[in-house]
Amino acid sequence: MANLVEKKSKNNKVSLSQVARAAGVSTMTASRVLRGEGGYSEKTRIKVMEQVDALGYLPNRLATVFAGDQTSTFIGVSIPDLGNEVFAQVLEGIDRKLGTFGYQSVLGLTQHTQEEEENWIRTVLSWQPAGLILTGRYHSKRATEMLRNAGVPIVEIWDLNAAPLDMSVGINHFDSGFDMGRYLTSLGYKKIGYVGTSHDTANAATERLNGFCKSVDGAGGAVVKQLCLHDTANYYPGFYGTEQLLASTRDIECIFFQNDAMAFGGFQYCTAKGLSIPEDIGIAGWGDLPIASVMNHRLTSCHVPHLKLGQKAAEMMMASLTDEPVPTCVDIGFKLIPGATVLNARR
Amino acid sequence: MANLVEKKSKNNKVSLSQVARAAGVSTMTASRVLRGEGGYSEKTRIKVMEQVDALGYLPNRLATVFAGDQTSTFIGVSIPDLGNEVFAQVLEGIDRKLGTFGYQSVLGLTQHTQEEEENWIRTVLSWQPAGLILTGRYHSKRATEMLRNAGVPIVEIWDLNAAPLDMSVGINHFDSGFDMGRYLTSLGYKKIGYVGTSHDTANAATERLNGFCKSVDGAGGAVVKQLCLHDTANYYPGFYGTEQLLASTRDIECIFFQNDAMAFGGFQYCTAKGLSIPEDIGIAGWGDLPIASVMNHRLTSCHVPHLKLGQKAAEMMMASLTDEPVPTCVDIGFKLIPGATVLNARR
DNA sequence: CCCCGTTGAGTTACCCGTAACGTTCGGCTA
DNA sequence: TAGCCGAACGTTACGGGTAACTCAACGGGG
Repeated sequence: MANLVEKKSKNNKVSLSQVARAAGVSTMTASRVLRGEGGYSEKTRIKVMEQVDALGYLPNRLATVFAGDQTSTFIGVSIPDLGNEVFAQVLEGIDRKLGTFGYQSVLGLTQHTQEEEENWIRTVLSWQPAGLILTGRYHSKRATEMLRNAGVPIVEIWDLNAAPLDMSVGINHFDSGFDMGRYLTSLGYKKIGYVGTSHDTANAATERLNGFCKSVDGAGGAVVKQLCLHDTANYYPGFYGTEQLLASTRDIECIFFQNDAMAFGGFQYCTAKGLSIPEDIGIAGWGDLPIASVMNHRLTSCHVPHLKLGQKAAEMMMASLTDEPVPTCVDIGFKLIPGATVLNARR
Repeated sequence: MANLVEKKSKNNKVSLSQVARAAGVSTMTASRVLRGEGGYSEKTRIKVMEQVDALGYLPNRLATVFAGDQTSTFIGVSIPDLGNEVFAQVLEGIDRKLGTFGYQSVLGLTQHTQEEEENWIRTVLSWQPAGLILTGRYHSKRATEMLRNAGVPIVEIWDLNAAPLDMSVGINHFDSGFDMGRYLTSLGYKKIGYVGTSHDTANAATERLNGFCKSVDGAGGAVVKQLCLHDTANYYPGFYGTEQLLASTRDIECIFFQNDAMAFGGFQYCTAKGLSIPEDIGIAGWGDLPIASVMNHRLTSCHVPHLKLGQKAAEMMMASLTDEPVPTCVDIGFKLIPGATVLNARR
């Protein structure tokens, strides 16, 4: 008879009721044993656990979530891209911290587009996540609607967002650009260039540039040329972007880059062309990436605690899930790094 | 009466039956409309869709998977760490490709330990993923057991694995180390150092080192000193590791690093100490990271198609899920990059 | 006007685990 | 020894969605 063979369910997985049957108890008893909530004898526990081992039973958390008011342990995490070391570190901070609480990240790479983000949000919400962590503050209209109706905690990271959907942790990019502009102009720089990449949507880098321009303009300097490449914000675009910038505009005294990777690319271009840094031209980056730690000229940059930002986002999420009080908006802060790739005593 | 208010279920989410009730049809009809499988009139379709929009209904995929023979669209992806750019790129390749098929990565950072991996595997399997992509070929005994019983496709990446649990895509690390050793000795290098990091478990870097030593020894050279730091394989450890290496062993002619980030750190250290590269000392890395593209001396390295590797892993997973024929083992290949940080005409 | 095929829509059962409640039975007390 | 109590375990219903089946209405051909 086919009955003699414990038939696994169609997806070929062992279910609790099979374990129970094999152990000669009811599913409820098996359930109690597995959850260790008491109400069973030691003899029963052993019988059940033997069968768990024998059959290789793995609990089906889908069913658990489905059954009760429990929530899943998924946290949807959207990240623009991982080619940018900065975001890789943020993700690392998030996932590690979530892991310590027994939660998992469901990744979404949005490639800096709201459309991708919207699609991803729709999909990930259909999996009943316990919460969402989103990079950036700008979402499509429909995405915003879904997020409002989602009924799960949401942490928006990266951009400081005083009026978040739910919670927010980030830094004030405008201010960080502003501070850098003020710093460079205070050193005497007047004619400054910018090299970055453009994504069609407004983003943090845009805000930094805005803040930067504002302070430079206000201090009597000028951002004489802004180069926004259609490329990734990485080493090589920094390299050739600098080439383009210097080819079109001769008398630039200092270049502000979208991030450290691009700044390093620019640094290498200048060095290769025989320009001395900082004597001939100043270089400033942003983000304080690990590579800065081994450059022989400390890169002028802006330190952002990437890992900590990710961890904080995860902590806020967990706090919200356990109904602890959570601030709606946290400024994780940045720190300007004077560095040695700009001229300190310029006049 | 409370009935007048469409009460949302306890988790505050709109269910299909609520949509159906609001539209004045049965749940089954609403289900049919949402799946677009036909069997309903245009009038009905409109009624249902109106309520979907009005109530902001989002399908509950958990229930769908739970209900039937369908599988989830989760793919568990384990990655050692994201501080290492190489793995970040692999993950990017995986997630992007999975995304095009409507699948999501559930991330697991194993921190290079089998214990973390085992725990993660247990958890992620309980969520009924459609498949798993694992970095590395070494798993704990219990993990291996679980994986065998999981009944889902598994792709082991990074290490080439001729006898995988299910499928595998990677490169032959031993060979890549061997080739590098052969190349360096062919240039005349005899006394060679190595700087890397050690993780307690055997891993790909270890295999590269083994291959490297074998070919160097076989060619009459010697790996005079192997430094295995207890640190991350990043820029700064490359920097201070080189310092340690050169402090303890004077007459090293060339250093092979675990990866390009460390190699760059070493490069910077040497430059800072006034050593000319490649005249005074040779530098070789591994992985061909983006940073190599802007170095004024092309870094001697070994190119690995990280992104492509990730994509291939995702493709194999998808093929397996759609019952297409899939090779069990794919060698994605590597390519030695001679570069300019070693002396080509050394004698 | 009847029969039958087609179309539209409802009913039922099931997936897996858990909450809530029911049942059994051994042991202790009065 | 009857009565009671609680530990141990069983039964039922439920959650959201879908497959398979059933049923009703309608229109067209004979």
